[in-house]
Amino acid sequence: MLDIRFIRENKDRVKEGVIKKGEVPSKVDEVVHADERRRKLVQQGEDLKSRKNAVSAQVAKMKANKEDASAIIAEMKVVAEKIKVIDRELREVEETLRSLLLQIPNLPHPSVPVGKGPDENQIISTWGEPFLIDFSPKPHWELAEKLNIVDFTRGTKITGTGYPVYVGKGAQLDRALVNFFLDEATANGYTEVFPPLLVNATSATGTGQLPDKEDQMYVVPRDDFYLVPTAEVPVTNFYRDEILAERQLPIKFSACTPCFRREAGSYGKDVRGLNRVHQFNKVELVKFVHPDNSYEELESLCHDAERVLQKLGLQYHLLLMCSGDMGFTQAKKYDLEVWSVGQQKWLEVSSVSNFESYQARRMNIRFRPERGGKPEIVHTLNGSALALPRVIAALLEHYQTPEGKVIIPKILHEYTGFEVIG
RNA sequence: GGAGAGGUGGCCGAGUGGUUGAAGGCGCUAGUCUCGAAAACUAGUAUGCGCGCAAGUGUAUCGAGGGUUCGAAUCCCUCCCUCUCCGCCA
Repeated sequence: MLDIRFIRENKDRVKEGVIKKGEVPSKVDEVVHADERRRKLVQQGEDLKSRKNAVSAQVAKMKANKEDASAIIAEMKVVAEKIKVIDRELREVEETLRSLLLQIPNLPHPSVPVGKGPDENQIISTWGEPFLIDFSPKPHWELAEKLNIVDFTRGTKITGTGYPVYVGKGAQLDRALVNFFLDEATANGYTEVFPPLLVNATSATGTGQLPDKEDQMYVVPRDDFYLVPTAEVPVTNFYRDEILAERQLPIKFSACTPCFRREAGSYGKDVRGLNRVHQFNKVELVKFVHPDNSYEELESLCHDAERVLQKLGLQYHLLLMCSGDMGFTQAKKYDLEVWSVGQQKWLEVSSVSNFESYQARRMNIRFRPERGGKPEIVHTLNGSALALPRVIAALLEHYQTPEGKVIIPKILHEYTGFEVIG
């Protein structure tokens, strides 16, 4: 969420940003109004409390001197009642204010193109050699089925649609890629963590999944937990309610977890094969950084994600998301899309974002400036490096042979232990 | 899951209704001393919110939320968490 003082002092700028995000600006006025009411109540309540405290001290003194204090005690009874009423009202206003603040999106960074939808995203760069073999490449689901490395049918039997079973070299390939990605992250200075796969509501709210994307998460109602839709949630919450030392920054974490997504509302061609599944492995990179250089950290995070695609030799392009297509909590976001030669389309395999202080303020993650002074909110960033199923899809398609085999790229040999599938 | 104990500042730990935001110790920071360091001594050392240009000031916070009271770290209720023993278990 945004800083209430910032909103108070930059109402028009905030509204402008909200509009760019494609959200309704009227909430901003509601926030400002609720904030005014809150401050008035705080003032009233504290004036009364101040008096109460002074008189209570007086009562203590009088009792110590064995004087009669019943008169002022009676008077304070009324004051105490007033305080209770004001506090109750204040609590209501604060609740309203918080819920309104949660409904104000993060503002887009000035470098973000203004736009409404995917068509207005900018292609920043394209990398890689096109597929140059003289036969028509098959989509990954045909290859996978024929090679017997992903069993979609049995996955549906075991759980439901969108839960493929990786089998044999398919399972080994997934594991090899995970290890490769994690090793790359470690080499780039990230500390590997393995977090819980279920989180509580506070954590889910901290990163912005709640209340915004509740429908996308699997819920465990009996224990009031949520299955993680991405490692971002547990990993970013690692430092919730903590004050870090400035010299600790930047802190860089990597984590591989299964990601559970209900994908409510998805249908049709998009969900074919490994394009969109309910459970998948993903290596996520998370950074806690100094506000002064979060945009440099965003670029380097993006390069960290790109590098693994390059090492795999897969064709991809880098998109800068426009204001209307980047999501509620981000200030700036890049997507990496890999080319699926069997489907002749781009598949999103990574999304790299700077949240500035938006998540960190919700989570109350701060650092103590070396020079002294008040703790400041850190900036948080994250990016996938990478999401497995679509990488596997693109890889199978890109490295297929006319006979329907798949040649494993060299860099993975030490991880897979085999060089060809089929 | 059953029985019991307990949750106080960065850490340890005192405190069972009245100048207790909180003794004492450790740690940390600065100063004195020293060629330098250690030791010793001195001082400082939480966070949020409101008001204020600021200095500052008011208020809140002793796991969380309610309640009793003129007044709560201290009493009552609910919840959460930790520890010990038993049970179950990868």
